[in-house]
Amino acid sequence: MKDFLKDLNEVQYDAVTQISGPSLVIAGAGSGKTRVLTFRIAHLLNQGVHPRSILALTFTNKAAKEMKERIGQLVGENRAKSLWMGTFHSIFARILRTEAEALGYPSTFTIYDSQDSKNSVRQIIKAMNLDDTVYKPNNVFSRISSAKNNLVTPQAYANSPRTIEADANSRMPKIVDIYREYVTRCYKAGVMDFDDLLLNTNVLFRDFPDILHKYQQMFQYILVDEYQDTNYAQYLIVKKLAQSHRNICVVGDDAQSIYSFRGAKIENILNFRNDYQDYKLFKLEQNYRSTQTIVNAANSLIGKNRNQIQKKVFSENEIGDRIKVFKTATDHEEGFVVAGHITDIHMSDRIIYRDFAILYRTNAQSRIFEEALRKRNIPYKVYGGLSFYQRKEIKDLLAYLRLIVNPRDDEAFRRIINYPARGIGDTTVGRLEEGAQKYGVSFFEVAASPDLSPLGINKGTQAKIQQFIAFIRKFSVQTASMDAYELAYQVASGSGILNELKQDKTPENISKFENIEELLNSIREFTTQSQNEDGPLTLENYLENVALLTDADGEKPEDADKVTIMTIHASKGLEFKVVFIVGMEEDLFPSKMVLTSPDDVEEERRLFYVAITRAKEKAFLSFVETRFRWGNLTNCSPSRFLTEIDEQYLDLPQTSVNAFPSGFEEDEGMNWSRKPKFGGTSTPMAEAKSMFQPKKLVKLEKAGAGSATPSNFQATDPSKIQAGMEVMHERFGAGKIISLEGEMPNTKATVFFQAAGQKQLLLKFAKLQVL
DNA sequence: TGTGCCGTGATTTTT
DNA sequence: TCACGGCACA
Repeated sequence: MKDFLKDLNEVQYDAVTQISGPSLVIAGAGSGKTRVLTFRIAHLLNQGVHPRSILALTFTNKAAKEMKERIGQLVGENRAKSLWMGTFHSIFARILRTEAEALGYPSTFTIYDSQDSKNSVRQIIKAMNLDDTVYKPNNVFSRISSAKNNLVTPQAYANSPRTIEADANSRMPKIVDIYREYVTRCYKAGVMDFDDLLLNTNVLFRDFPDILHKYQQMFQYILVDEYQDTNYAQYLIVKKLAQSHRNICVVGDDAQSIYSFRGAKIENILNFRNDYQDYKLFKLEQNYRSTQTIVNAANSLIGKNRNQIQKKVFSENEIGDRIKVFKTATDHEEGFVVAGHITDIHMSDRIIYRDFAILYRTNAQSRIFEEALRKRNIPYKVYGGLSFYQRKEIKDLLAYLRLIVNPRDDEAFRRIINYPARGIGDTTVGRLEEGAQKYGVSFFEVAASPDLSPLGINKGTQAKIQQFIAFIRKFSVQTASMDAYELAYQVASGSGILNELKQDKTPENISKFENIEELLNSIREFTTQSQNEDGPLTLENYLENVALLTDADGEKPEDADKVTIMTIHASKGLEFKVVFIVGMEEDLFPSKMVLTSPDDVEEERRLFYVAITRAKEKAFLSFVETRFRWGNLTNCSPSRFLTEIDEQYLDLPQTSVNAFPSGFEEDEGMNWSRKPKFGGTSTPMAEAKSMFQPKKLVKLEKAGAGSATPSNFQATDPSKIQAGMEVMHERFGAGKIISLEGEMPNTKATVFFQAAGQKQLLLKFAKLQVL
């Protein structure tokens, strides 16, 4: 039972086994943070702690899922299943649902995502006759959100001279009124937004001491991941819950705090000691992920921040290559050069595509890299942008389901009352809204009243409304008895959504149709595969789950080997062998919007720190001289961050790296690569060759998938491979081992392939089958 | 009630 | 450049 602990280093071991009392684990990048958390939980279970007494909070569904799986492997799935492990939002949504009555919410409350919230705010601004060029819905909502995250109620907001003054200064004195109205409307609609899940948990624990007491007793051990990202509302919940047992373990890295713009308070981790003076401190300082050069470079950068917990992150891995810095004339060339490097390294170092990442500060930068990679036939996957659950067709169907579960959900109602079009237009919706305001009830309740003539709605329209109401009601009474998938399917077809999409088969509609199918499948999967204690999962369970899910987690098989393109924010927690950090320019990174206070610059610096520490083996930094921003060509200067990394870890561009012929377009644009090179010679010929080779090989590779590789291909254990053997390679086909050098697992083989010529391959990657 | 054009505005976004 | 909301028209 103890032996899984033996793989830990000393500090990790202590952090895992010292289970009582408050603990702060400072986990440097790549230092085995998840390992400590999962092992600690497994250890608790092995000590006889009941899984239901353990509360483990994460920020993402993905993190929770991964941890659950890993704990399942250590102690068995059944025990792992009963852990209270999940995101802050999902755990407290669950608790709020149980305790909803105390707060005056229906236990079937639905959840507004940020889009719903913003729409609601927009409606309020309109209804209050405020100028929405002054009161921008986005802006107003973010102020409301930040108030909620700091547990500032509308009442407290009105009483705070500071917020009132700030709003007056930005010529939005009415924000407090919008806030109040928004809260009222949400309450009437029986919905909570994301922030409410935390705010209302706090209200619950504040106003109902016996309920708080119940959960305090229940959660004997509390663990929090990414503690540096907690906001005030989260901080206080954790603090209250931990009060009676005081077995709280928080894990995080102040150097990776990058979400202050969403209300995260780095102070929570910096001040942990103030709340728990008898705390134990564990510093995980050995980085197992990256080369020494990368770790040291990152250290030299983050050393420029004043506000941090002292630590000495180190690596005992190889020293590794220096971080290559390069400059290009334009943003297009940046894409071109990065794509070229990827092909090069992919070929020369035999690094598969999924081990590459391109990271940038803003999503707007993604397009150029997509184009460049596409031109070179490099497979890629862009993360970010619209997630599956934010697509219109998905939100539309989900809105039906939401309305069925909670007919008071006004944003759901507004969304689908006339979709698919059934002749209930804006005018009518406006009248319904007036009615709802006048009588203080939801849209649905107004719409369901027997006679709508007083609102100025004619008989014909009334009939249409009644039909819609009847349609929703028919399903409302069946939610408990009817299979969720069956219900959702009948809604999709009965509402006319499926027909609408089938009618004209534009590629767009076809894709939408497929998305609807996928959603239906996910409902089926959810309700059949998972069960909770009280029996099969219902539509309500599914909706809650889906509301708190952002990305379509779960990697699809076709994404198995693709270059990753994403923002730095999205890359937190991930690692790649080769990382390109692009757009290293002043005003872009650090972002111009942010250069108002020194704190903000520190956060940008932490962001850069996160980016660099994603890299295991090689990191590249690139900047451009001119870039299109909002349709204008702008001149750019290199980011200050480039000079903040100790130069000894950098491979700076020597002479004029800017050897780009301006008219280049395709690969024939020569000479682009007086760039730093890896593992190859640097004669002009070799360079030219390395440029052409990739193209050829990409084609080969494509052919190889079908022809060179027999369907029964199975890689032989590398240790069994000897010189002289006839082998088969997935891409290069049949060949013969000429010689081997180096020790396992880093044995390098020289192989002669009939089709592709002589190659040097690392056995651990090459996947050779002995014939 | 549905369509198309114009003006505006634009970081990052685990939930 | 691009996406989205508002408004004018059919």
